[in-house]
Amino acid sequence: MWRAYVDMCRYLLQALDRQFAATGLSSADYELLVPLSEAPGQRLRARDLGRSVHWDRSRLSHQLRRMEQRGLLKRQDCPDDARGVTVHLTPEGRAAIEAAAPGHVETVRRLFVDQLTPEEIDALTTISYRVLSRIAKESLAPGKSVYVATIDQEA
Amino acid sequence: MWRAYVDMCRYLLQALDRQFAATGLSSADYELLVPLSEAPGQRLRARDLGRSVHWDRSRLSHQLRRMEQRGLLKRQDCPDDARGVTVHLTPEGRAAIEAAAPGHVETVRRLFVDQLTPEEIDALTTISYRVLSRIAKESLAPGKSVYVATIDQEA
DNA sequence: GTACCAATGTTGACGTGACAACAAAGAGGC
DNA sequence: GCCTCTTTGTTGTCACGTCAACATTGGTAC
Repeated sequence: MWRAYVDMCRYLLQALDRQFAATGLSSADYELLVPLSEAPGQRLRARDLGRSVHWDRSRLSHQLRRMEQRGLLKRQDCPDDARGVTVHLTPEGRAAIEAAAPGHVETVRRLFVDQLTPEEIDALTTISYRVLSRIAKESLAPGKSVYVATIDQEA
Repeated sequence: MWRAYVDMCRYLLQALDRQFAATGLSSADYELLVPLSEAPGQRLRARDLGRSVHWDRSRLSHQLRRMEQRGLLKRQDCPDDARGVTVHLTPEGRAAIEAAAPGHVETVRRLFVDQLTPEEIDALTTISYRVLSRIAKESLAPGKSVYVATIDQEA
């Protein structure tokens, strides 16, 4: 059962990655573009962007650098905090996510959501929150509290 | 719901990776060491090893190289097929998986299985096979038939 | 045997993700 | 002001995974 579940996880994420690749984006790109495109002014502080996707600073910085090189976004100095950086969505970035979003949503539906009954969806939601809060509890000891706040607020 | 599920997937796999890291192994190492340690003579042809974990040749070759450098296994020419390679588990490799396995199983239980009711476990198993076969059906078109055989045999 | 195609592995390039070290700038106590 | 601690981002290094290119060998048709 565990084996089947892990396989399902991996293959599902892999299939989504492949679908993204066909649009010239990756799931990492998409994950950043979504909060950026929803933000007022199409921009966010790197700090806030990182929090909204639960990434650590290093991972975010590397990904921003790669995406900036491809012209999907640009970084500017933050006016009110000299340490900070504001991330701006470029027209290219907006075009990219608008082109990729429908196909992505459709693929998630086709491969996953449409395979489930309403009861199964409810059950999976419940399970997800339960396991997430279990993992969060676990992470209190090593001092890693990245996603604890979010989970508390959702649960 | 989709968001919660994806987060759960990622964080769960991430937590397992962290647990593995504490033992000096990775989940990729473990995935190869399991079939190797169960094989007669503690060795397998690279081809068969790759099939048993559903990896492509490139991924397997890279991982074997890294693991060989760490002394977990060694590669030898295959006697009956000059193209082939047989992968041998070393004593170090056997010691490593025997040291890591109990903690891994325990972590899977603690973070996941123990959080589920028997009904939920049944439901997840059913869902996993259903989604897997859906993804496999999808992969027929692009000619990718890596895991189709396995899924058929399991379902 | 020869010619052609499939199967088996390896390699290099690149994107991704984790970890640790580092620099620069706020925040607070004194 | 000054010292210290925290916050914010960047960078380098490494492991992992995918893709495409490549070399070698087996198998098959002729």
